[in-house]
Amino acid sequence: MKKSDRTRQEILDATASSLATVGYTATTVKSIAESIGMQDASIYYHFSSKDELVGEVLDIGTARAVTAVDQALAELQGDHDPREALRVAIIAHAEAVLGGGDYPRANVRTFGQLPSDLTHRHRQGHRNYGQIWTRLIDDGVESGALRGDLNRSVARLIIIGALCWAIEWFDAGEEVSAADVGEHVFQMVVNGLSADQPHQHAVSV
Amino acid sequence: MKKSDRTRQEILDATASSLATVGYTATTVKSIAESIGMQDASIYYHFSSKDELVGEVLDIGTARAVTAVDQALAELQGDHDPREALRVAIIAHAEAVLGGGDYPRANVRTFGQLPSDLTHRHRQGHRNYGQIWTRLIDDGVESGALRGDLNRSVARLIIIGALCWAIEWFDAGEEVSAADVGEHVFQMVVNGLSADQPHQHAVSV
DNA sequence: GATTAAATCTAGTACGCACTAGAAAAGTCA
DNA sequence: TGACTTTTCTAGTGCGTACTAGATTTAATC
Repeated sequence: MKKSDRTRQEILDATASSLATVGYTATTVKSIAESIGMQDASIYYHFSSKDELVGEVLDIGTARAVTAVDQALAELQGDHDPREALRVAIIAHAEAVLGGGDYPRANVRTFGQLPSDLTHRHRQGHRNYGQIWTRLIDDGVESGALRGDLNRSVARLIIIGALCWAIEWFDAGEEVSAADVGEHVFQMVVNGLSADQPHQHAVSV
Repeated sequence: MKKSDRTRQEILDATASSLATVGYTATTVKSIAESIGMQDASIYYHFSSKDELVGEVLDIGTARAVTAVDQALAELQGDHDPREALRVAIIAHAEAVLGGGDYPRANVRTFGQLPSDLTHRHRQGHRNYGQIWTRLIDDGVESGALRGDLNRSVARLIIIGALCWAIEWFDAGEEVSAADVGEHVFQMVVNGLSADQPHQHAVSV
């Protein structure tokens, strides 16, 4: 009983790592098995198919991203500044996807290269995640902290997009941290790149 | 002589279309051939391999994107406001990648799912494209129009990222146009989402 | 219209992929 | 230890892929 659970977890971890680094297509059942010193056929004792295995990894990934953002927002407690909430959420997302584990990274990395079955399976998960951001933006607009002349849905997708695409260029080894990326996205998207605007506090990176 | 060029073009177009809609892996030589009523083997009379064909499509894609942005900037003529230049470039990119033809779309869509040979082959092209944006941002900061406390490289990648990721959710059929997306990215990234900031003109979408 | 060159097709090869069946090994507990 | 279960391995299947060789058709030229 125990042995099985441990191996299962090992397989999930190896799959997440592979998905996060080389993507869906290059992640083969054989390569997963090799990375943990197994034969590819043995994987099928624990998972009935590659896509079931990948699906489970992606489920874990979205769950972890949601948890990271929710937790960061919960820690705000009394602070009800919608801009600060947005800032905290953006940085939490950046840290989860860029600096965090392989699971959320696998999610973003494989976005757009999954077979349609898997895409459909995760549509609801993405929708739930999107709602967190919808609420944050709605709160901001309705409280007057954020401008209301932009399409909120488009705004939400642009923020998430800027964060998600960062996975393509972010290098954990460089001097810019995941939180730095989040801070930059916040500064740009909320305060704007224009010089001499209110709400701006100098950022040193 | 003429016939060959026409078929060659037809193959390129079909490949661009396929890459833009279903990505690299799902774009098979057979499916390309079928879509133009040929046998897969006939493709090899015109191109020596799938990756050479794909590479050529991607080359055309970057070239068109560069041209689109350059041309839009050239039309500015006397106007030397760096913010306006950034706005024009962002909208041109959005229209090229979202509303434009299959070639630039193929480029963005397949980003991150290409075999490493092709990735390396296009590194220089991407670098050249990035330099357009580097210059735009440098001009803005040095003229004082844009704030200088942010990492310019990160800022550049965030702008491009927000635009590129839009391909994942943008739907040409909806009421939001490609130019609208560009306008939104500009408004957010340059003016900021915060209410009551200077430089902001109401946008109706 | 015959000759030659260009373009496409038919029929295959080799390989990597996800996946399966059944034997072998490793672990569990009396 | 011995009987039983759980887990892994060996050895394979079938399929889709990129790609090739050579015959066949189509187009251009005289």
